[in-house]
Amino acid sequence: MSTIKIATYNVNSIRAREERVVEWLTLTKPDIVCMQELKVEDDAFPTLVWKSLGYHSASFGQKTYNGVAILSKEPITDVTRGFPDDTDAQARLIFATTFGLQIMSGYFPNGESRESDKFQYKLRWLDRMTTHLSQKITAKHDFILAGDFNIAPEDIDCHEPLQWADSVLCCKEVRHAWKKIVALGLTDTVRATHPDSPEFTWWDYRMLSFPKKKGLRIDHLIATQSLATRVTGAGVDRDARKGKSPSDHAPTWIELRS
DNA sequence: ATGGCGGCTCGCAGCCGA
Repeated sequence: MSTIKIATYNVNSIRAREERVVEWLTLTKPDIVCMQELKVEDDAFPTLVWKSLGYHSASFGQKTYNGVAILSKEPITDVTRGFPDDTDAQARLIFATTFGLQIMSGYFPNGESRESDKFQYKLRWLDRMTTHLSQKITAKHDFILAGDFNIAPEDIDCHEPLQWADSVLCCKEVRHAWKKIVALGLTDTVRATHPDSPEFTWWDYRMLSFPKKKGLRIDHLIATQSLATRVTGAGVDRDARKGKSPSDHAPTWIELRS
C-alpha cells in the first residue's frame, strides 16, 4: 500500500538547524513538510539544499522572527502568503497545493502573557484565522493545516495541567479559539490516532524538561474528514529532540493512504 | 543516557520564545 507522510516541524532558526533538518529528512523521508520559525528572509532560505534532497519548496520568511515554509516531493502550486489583503507585519502563514491536496503551514502567535499586547494580537490573529479557514475549506478539496499552534487544546496535552491552566497556551480564550477552528470540520489527526497518550511536541530548553518528560502538545496537523479517514499512522519524532543543538520542538507527522 | 536555555541582533547585553 502506498502512503504519503506529512510532517510539521518548528525548527527554531533554519540557519542554526540546517544540518539537523537535513539528517532528519534523510532518515524519515517525509513527502511534505510544513516548517515554522525559519528566522531568515527568503533569499537565505536554503532552497538548493532541499532541491538536492528531492524537495520542491516555497517560503515566507522575514528577518529575526517567524517565517514559514512548505517542502514537497511533488511540485508546489497556488502559493499564497499571509492572510488575504494582509497588513500583518509577521510572516506566519503560507498556503499551497501539492500531492493534490491543499496545505497550510502556520506559526500561530505565542502571546507572551495574558496581560500583554501580544496576547491581544494572538486573539485577533486566531479570529482572523478562523474567518480565513471558514472561507478556505470547501467540500471540493482535501485540506490540512499543520504547524505550531501555540495552543495545548486539552489537559492531556500538558505535563502539569494546573501549572499551565492560566498560561497563554492553555487558557480558556485560546482553547475556545481552538474549538471554533476544529468545529469548521477539521480533525486533530494525531489526537484521533492516540486518544490516551500525551504526544508532547515541545519541551523547554531549561530545567531538564525533555529528559523529565515535561512537555506540551502545541504542534498539530488538523485535516478535513476526507483526509482524516485516510490516516494510517501518526506520531512525534522524539529522536529529533535529542543530542546536540536540537530545536525545542520535535517534528510531528501523519501517514495517509495515497 | 534524552542532561542543567538558545536563538536573534546597527551585538559583547538584552530581547524573545513557550
